[in-house]
Amino acid sequence: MIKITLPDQSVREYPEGITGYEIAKDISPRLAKEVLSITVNDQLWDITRPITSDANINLHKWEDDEGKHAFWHSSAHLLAEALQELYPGTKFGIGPAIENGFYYDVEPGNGAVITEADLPKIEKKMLELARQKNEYNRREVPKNEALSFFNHDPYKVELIGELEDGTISFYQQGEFTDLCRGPHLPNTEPIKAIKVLSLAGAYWRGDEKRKQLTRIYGITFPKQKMLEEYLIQLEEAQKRDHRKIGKELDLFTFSQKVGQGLPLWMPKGAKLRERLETFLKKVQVKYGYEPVITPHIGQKELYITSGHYAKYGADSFQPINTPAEGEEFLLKPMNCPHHCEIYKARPRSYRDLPIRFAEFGTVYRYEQSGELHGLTRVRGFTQDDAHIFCRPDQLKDEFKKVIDIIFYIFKALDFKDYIAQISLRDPENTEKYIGSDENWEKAENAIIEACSERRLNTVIEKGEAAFYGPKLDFMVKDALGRKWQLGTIQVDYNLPERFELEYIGQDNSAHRPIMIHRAPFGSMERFVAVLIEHTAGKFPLWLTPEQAVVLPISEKFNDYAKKVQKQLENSEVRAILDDRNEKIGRKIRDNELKRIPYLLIVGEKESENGEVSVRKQGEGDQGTMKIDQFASFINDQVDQMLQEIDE
RNA sequence: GCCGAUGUAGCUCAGGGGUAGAGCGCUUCCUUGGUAAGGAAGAGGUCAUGGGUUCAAUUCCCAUCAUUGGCUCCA
Repeated sequence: MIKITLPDQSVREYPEGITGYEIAKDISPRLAKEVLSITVNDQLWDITRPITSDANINLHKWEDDEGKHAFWHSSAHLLAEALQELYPGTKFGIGPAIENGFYYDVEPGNGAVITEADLPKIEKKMLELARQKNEYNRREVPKNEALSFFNHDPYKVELIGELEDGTISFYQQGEFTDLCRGPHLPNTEPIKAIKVLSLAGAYWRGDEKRKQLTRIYGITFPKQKMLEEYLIQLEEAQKRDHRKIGKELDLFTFSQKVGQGLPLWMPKGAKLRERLETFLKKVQVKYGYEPVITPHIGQKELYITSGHYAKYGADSFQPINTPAEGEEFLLKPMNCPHHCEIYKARPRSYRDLPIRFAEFGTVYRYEQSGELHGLTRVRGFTQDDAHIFCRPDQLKDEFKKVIDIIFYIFKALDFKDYIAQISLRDPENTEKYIGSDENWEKAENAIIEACSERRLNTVIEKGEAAFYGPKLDFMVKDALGRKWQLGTIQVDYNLPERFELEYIGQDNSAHRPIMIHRAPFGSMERFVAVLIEHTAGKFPLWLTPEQAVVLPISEKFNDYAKKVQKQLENSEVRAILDDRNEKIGRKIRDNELKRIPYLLIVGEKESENGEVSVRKQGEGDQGTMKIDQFASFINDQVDQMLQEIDE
């Protein structure tokens, strides 16, 4: 008999060789029906695998990530089996489960090209195979046998080559056998609903120098209804896409003539962005930032000094040549070199530090064409940039203050789901980075300590640092679940070195300051994009380009409506007028769709009493108010919103 | 940059080797109204651009540009 410890620490005795499935059955028949995978002593296993000694176990159902993982991983094998049947000779790369579903990277047999039109066919074949209820059979295989089994598939051979003999396992279901660690479902029966979603090229092992395989994405569910719900949810997410809402609400546009990735802000979008900028400027004044302004171009030499030219010169917009011999300027890809020169403009004392230069600086980067994406990835964008020059003893404190600003902004905009990522350098590949080991270590520790002192939950990613220093990034997901970096704080020992920045210390000798680059929004473009998707275009009252629209019942009341609008404008309420020759129902509908927070209906009654009839977006009629009463109602709400954040 | 898809009116999209369609929007007129679409008429397109095949190309083929789903990259 062996002792099995469940997550609640209760212990049960079972005969040696009992499986997860049998334990589940012993606990409850219902659990047995739902269990998908099991953790045995911190290792994920199949529920059909015999347990031969005392163990801590945890059974996983669909509701658990581990359960879904096994389900989708098994589905990936099913996809592979379908492809093997439909495209004989197909070579298989990797086929993992992902956050939503799974994919398989393949090289279709006989040079076949799989297109979107083939997806339904693949889906049908998968369903057909799933209904056969084939078992997933695990088998451990010696390395030489594994190699000879896959001798026709160079990708599998490469993967096997990296594994240690004795740790290699195969899974076979139906006619398909795959190299795989597992775990898998006992059989294909639970896979009831299947959607093959999309198709993409993906470099083998993520290396752009290697062959590009065909990646097929799919998702499966134990119930048809769950699939339907998922697809509806996907559609809903697409409705929040900032590119779509941006067009609907006239916030921004692009022009082929102006150029790829160069956003054009329309009046309403510009208003929105301006308010965000004003908001941050106010915060920055409180935190001791000083505004600076620098030009959009700089001599090439400036970027040679900063090191950016060596690193990115080839992938940048090419230098601007002027009539004077030998003059070359670059569109600025970064604001920091300019700010360094401001720092250098006069001698600095240790008493002056920290110095914080802030600028909404527009920069230009030649992003690869395939990377451009709405407002989230563009070639010309404005950073809410600032550079803090400080003494080593001030670094951690300054870093913490920047975290506080980011917290403040995220709170103001109700961003709750963010990931704070600390990016360190790749310890195996230190030649990619510039700067001394000692400085790197100091900077990395300062970040880690600052985060822990601010009790920030972080994930640490090695190898994700910028080439000049480690950083803390705040990532937020868009409507389709893609992660984007917004706020960023970066420690830099390198630029002060390259620009020979100094301050005179207490000891009357020169010292090198440390620089912090920081941008709480990241870029205005990207931030607004994510904001649009999070709010579905229903911006908070303090931020929205138009807070109210006045709707006269008929043309007879246009004059009164105009007066209302003017009076509101004078009271600093952003109000517009809809005096189109339309019935009131129509005006209400159109302006609701424009997501204007308050609709003010004015007709005979209102004009006689100096009132407006207030209708709140999405909520309906709120009764009447005097004009100035409504103005203070709006202004009070805005003040309250901004004050609450202050506390 | 790479692989796949897409490009038709301001927007959303249908169509298809023989001179181009819908709905919404826009303009004008009628209507003057009370909380999510009033009615009529009209304007608007080199079917992304450039080549090729064909008696004939918006439609088929090639290239380019742009958009798009991924991959790679991201100071």
